[in-house]
Amino acid sequence: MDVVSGEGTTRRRAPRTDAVQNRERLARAAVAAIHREGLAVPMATIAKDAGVGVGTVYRNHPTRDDLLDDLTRRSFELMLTRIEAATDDAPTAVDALRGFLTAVVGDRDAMLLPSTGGPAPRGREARAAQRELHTRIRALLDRGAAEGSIRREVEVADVAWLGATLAQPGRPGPTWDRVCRRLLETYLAGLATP
Amino acid sequence: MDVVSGEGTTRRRAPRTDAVQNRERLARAAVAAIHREGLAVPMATIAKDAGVGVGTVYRNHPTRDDLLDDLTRRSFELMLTRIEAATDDAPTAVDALRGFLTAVVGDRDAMLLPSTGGPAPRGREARAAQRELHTRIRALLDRGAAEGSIRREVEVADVAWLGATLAQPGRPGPTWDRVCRRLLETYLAGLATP
DNA sequence: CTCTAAACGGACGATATCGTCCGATTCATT
DNA sequence: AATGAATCGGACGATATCGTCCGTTTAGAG
Repeated sequence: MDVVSGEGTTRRRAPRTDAVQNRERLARAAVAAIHREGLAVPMATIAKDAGVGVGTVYRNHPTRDDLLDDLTRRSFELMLTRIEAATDDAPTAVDALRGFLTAVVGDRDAMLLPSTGGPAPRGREARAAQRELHTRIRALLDRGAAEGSIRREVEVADVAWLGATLAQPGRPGPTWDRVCRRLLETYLAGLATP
Repeated sequence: MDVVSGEGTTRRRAPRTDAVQNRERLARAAVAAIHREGLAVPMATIAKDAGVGVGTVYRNHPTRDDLLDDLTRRSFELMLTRIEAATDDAPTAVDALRGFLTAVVGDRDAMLLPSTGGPAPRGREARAAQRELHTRIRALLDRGAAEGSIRREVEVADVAWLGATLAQPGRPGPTWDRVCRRLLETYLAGLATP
């Protein structure tokens, strides 16, 4: 029996909740496995880690690229929520930038980003999320330029690259965290208009 | 017939020149192939690109890890020559740092560094080269601190990470070069003592 | 509770990569 | 030019991974 969705389109059925859960677990397990064993980690490993069969992996993601693209999309969408939160409660653009980048660093184990060695986003949705994120960053930079706290020549690509790079899964441990913080602070200090 | 080497040790024979050439070509081809297809690129591909047989690859590097470690060692040694050159003819420590990092970025296609996704150096020689490089960087930072041009809290790991990260094989093209330059200049600007 | 479409999972044949082994080749020496 | 040790290269058996296929299980509508 047909089920009418909110947007007025018609579907055979609502998505099964266990299927949704499996997709979530799959995504989480895939990111962890890739960080642990590299991009070429066997699908079987991902499946086992997620507690599903390989069949389920291939049903949801016909191709490895499809899976990777989905992980990238999720990562962009996560960063989107972070930049929104950081922008909301920050007195200056530089503070917002600091909050955003710090949050992203904290999320690094949950994300797969292009600079991690992951592929550039291909799918439409992944690209859309990336564009949206870039728009937000641009707004932040414009605000900083208006305030006079960020040099005008700074571009979106700079921040995007820095964020993606700082968020590399990298070595764990407190040393790295300190390096990360110092690098970020130094960069932010250099951002000021001379 | 024995051949007496310059250091006074005795060897059966001088190394064959074609073997030396093959090792060089192998290293170059391996770096290029890895940047193109990832760390898991088949040995056969590397061999073909280098114009040798797989047998030659395995004879020189019994293990994939052994090959990767060799590439890492070569990269560190290249950076070593760069930092020496940059240190020699630079009026200030910051200028030397700029020269060094700029050179490293220019060499990115010829290097395989840990942050590229490559493994941390394991072999004795690779580690030694890395330590030597760190010593040089420390000297540079000390000089900067003495001059008053670099904050004292900056550490070797910061510069090492920045260099290795900027030198990622990344996207080609002028846009990236500009991003790279701006990031570096912004960081260097932030380095100044406040 | 019944029923059905959707989802599951893992065995399996096809394919790709590994790393060894050895006959052929080539360089350095005399 | 002759010699022989070092080097070469790629065929080959072993192993690992891929991606499909289908019998079984399960969520959810009625």
